[in-house]
Amino acid sequence: MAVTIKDVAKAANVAPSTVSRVIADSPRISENTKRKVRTIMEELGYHPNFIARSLASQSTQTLGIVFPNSGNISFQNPFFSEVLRGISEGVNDKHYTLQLTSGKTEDEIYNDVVNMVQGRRVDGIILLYSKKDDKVVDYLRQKKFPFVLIGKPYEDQEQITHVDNDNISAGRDGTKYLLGLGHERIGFIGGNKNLMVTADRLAGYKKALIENQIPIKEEYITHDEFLLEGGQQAIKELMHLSQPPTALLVTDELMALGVLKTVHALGYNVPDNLSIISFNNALFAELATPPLTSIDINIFDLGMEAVKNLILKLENPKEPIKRIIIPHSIIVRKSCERGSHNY
Amino acid sequence: MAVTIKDVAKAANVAPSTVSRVIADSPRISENTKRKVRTIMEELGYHPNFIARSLASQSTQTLGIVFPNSGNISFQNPFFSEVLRGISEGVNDKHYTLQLTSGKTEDEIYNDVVNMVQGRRVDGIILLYSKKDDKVVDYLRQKKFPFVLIGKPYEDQEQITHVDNDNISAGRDGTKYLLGLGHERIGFIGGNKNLMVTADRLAGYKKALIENQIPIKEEYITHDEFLLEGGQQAIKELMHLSQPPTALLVTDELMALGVLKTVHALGYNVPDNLSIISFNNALFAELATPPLTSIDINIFDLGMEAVKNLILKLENPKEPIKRIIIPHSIIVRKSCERGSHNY
DNA sequence: TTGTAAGCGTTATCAA
DNA sequence: TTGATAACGCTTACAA
Repeated sequence: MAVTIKDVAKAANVAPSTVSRVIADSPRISENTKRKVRTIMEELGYHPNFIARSLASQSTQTLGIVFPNSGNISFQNPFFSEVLRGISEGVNDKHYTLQLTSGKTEDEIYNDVVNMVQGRRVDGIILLYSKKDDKVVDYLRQKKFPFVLIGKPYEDQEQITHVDNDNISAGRDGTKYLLGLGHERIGFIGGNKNLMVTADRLAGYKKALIENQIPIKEEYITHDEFLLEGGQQAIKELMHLSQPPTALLVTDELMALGVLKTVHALGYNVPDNLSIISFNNALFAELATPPLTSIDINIFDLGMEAVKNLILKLENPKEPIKRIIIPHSIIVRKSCERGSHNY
Repeated sequence: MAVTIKDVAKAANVAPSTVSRVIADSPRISENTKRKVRTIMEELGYHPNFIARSLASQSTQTLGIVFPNSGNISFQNPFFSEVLRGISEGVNDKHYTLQLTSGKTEDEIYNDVVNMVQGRRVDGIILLYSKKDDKVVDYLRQKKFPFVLIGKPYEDQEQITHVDNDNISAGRDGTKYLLGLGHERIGFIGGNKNLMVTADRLAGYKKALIENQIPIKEEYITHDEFLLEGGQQAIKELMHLSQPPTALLVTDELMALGVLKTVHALGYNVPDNLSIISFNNALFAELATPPLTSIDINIFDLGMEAVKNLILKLENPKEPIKRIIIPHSIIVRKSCERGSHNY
């Protein structure tokens, strides 16, 4: 049906292998035949069949992207659109293609990955998250399949190429910023505990407190995994302590919006009697009321660097393991005020 | 290197074709050999090579997803995460796989599509947008390649299977809601004019006004394509009219957040002296301050139905052209108040 | 019920 | 500089 390399060969009076070489722009073909063949390809409307090419060359020019539970509401987190944007830009430049996992549960995702790898559908994989005890990581390592991870590996960091922020510093910087404003009662509201990013930001938070001789109070530390409804309860408890925090460090923008809503309902005014600083600096940090002071982690670059380094690895298997740290910075907006207020 | 169908065949003492049939669970193979072969597959850790299978069977079990300019900030619009979530769920159930376009410009996207189609990388395509004069649509139709469109086709609607909301009604309903609250000076803030969705919602807005004998004022109609900075200027002009609107219909949630921010800066209080209703009911409609009254268009279902119907078409080429309308509904929150206020 | 063998559309190895 | 031809790993007539 579709015109193949053979049709072109026949029409151009050359062998299929010659046509193949013209496609690859091999230097071993005379300019003359190249021209001739190209003309015919044009005339016949020839377009190479990628599947056939993949089979023959044992490479798909496709990267697999692994999402954490796409069925989950957390998929709505703009973090993913933004990394994907970075990744898109990266692959587009390099003429690679993207394939996604679609699993909802941990097992489905694992299967998606196995299918990608064993089915030889992709040349390499990018993991968009890093968590404790991830079967996917174990599998990939055991298969020695090329992948890069966005985030900090749970273990064996020196053996896994990854692109990450220095989230410990980021957590520390955010906390120090609040301390600098005079706050001493600072609450921490984190996402899923099993995610490395949450753990690191929490570690940074603690570090900053310790450095400033402020005792760490466990009751100031909350994990708001249930974004909307569930989260509210936790915040309420936090703000109903006899000594409630005067400032909050929230590890994720989407959560920060939820927190904002809850504390408003509780009668707080941000930033007048409660300061909030969040992470990621997604588009709507700027659009929130009040606009959120946020730690920009350059999500786009996270994605961009991930592809770059994965492709580097694919093109040169000897490429060393790397750790790429994307810088972060505080974007000051209107959600933080000087402490310490009494109320 | 990897274990192939031949290895399994040899080890099981059968022909490769038999193994192939076992994989396909063909009824023409005895339970006995099936069992035997399956055991061997297990032992050898056999996994079919999808690329080879695709080449032989001329089908990839992969769907191509076409985004509008992923390089653009509008990609950050939660609409896309949410359709993607619906699509993911759909393909996962049916064991299809997803491949994305990564182009930034119209031409790059067009090329992405051509590569998917001519390169035989995908069996069908889902377009996540619908706009005026889209080369991609023309190409797909001319190639008679299976695709479904999310939104309303610019032309020949009876000839293109599409999944859409009744956006004219939706626009009308939103406007009627505001009229019902007593507003008569209602502004329309739409996105890109070339998008069918914008056009339809605008049409609905006009319809509602006409039905209520309210004259349409062109100066009340704005198109805020530049989301953040650019948009502000348009809103300012709108609100600085001698008779500014008392209510706003904003065709997109992300834009609504921007509008909210701008009118706040202008000294308005939503909803006390300005009402806002928006569309899409994305996660943060609920999280905005104030929570936005929004027209829920069931984005998830839009994606889900799109896959369903595309796969139907792939499995049965005679499947008729269809138009699927996903219902919408108004979710009342806190961004609208009774009109008409004077100020 | 199973086997043989010819594709599927490329790439890549050897010769020429 | 080019051409034959054998892979690549599977599916699918057609035979047996």
